Amino acid sequence: MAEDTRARILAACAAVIARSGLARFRMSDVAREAGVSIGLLAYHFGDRDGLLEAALEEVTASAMRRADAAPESRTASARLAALLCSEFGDDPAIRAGSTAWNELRAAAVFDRDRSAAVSRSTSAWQEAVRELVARTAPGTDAAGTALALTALVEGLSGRWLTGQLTAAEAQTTVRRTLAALGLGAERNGPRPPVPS
Amino acid sequence: MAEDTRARILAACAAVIARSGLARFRMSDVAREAGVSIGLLAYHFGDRDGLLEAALEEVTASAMRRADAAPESRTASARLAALLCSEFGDDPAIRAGSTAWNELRAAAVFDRDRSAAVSRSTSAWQEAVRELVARTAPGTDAAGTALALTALVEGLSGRWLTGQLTAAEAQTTVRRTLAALGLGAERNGPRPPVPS
DNA sequence: GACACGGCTGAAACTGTTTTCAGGATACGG
DNA sequence: CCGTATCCTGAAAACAGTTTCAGCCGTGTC
Repeated sequence: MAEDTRARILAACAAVIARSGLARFRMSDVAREAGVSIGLLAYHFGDRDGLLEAALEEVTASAMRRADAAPESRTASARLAALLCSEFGDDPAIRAGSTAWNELRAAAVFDRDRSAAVSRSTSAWQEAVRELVARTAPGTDAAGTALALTALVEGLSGRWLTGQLTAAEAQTTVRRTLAALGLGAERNGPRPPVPS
Repeated sequence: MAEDTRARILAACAAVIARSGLARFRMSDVAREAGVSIGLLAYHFGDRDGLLEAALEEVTASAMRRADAAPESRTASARLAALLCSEFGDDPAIRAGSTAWNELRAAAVFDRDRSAAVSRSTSAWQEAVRELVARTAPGTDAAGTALALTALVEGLSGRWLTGQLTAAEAQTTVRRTLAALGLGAERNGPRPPVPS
């Protein structure tokens, strides 16, 4: 089935982006990762730009799925902390997803279409955070807080991916900031990573 | 003077990185921007990797100079706000510096040497913030707060550079977060950008 | 004036990578 | 069984970009 092949190719793309970054993105690396020929990439996606565009759409969709996958059956403040902390974790899939998303955000600085896609995904994530903030602390500036919290997580993600912080340190910083803003969860300390 | 030429080439590199990103970095673009030949780039820096390495060192040094340039004659809390907000501004040179720094951070995910350089620069900036936090609110966790504040600024910088926020909105978010953490400056609202 | 040296140019040579395409394999319908 | 369509390969052709280097120019020294 060709759809299955396209999905495998896009997953291979995300893996190559997460491993080497966009600056060293090579069709040959994707073909090897997916176990197909270079010609097949061109057959399905037209050319290198077409492949990259489809791959970055997949990275965006994957980021939105991760944001939606936060656990349900908890207090709003616990869900808020879990949602924010789901960006970090020792699971290689979480790291790969965060790295690919980080690359997409960096590329979005130079490309209006990518910037639009990143903006939509970020707005959806921020809206989810805003709702949880509004439930946790009614009457506060939930939108402003949601902006600050999601930006904080992106900044911490950068520190984690470059090795300046561990995932646990990043999660602790999120929780301490939530506590300092009066949004603290019932218990503190690093949580096990949310599966991706 | 060859030193003058090297400096012009490195400034041209930073400009090309800020305009097009690392993924589209071309020797020919740098030569054009600096008004020299491609051969001269190789004469001074060896090869493309040598040029990039020198350029990214310059980007790092430039980021550290920006952090050192925050104004002196103010209260600690005002200087803290100014230091954090100096990352955003309508001045094209500020934007270029932030973009180049953003590219360096993204590249640092994949390169240990660059990661080490980014880490040193970030630690220096974070230490400057920590000192100001300790003076503004003695007895609080200044190191943790400095980490959160600098990460917030990096996250907001990404939003600003991709067009999701204006510089003024980013600065307002920083000031509101400072206020929410009990580190507020004497007056609120967007400030004029600190010259770079 | 001759020579050495540093700074510099620009295009040929070279390398890396993408695009193209002839052709094979498989499945399906008539 | 044949024709058609789809999926796929892999290497030649094409293209993009870097590296190399012969040679020019200006300056300083003897």
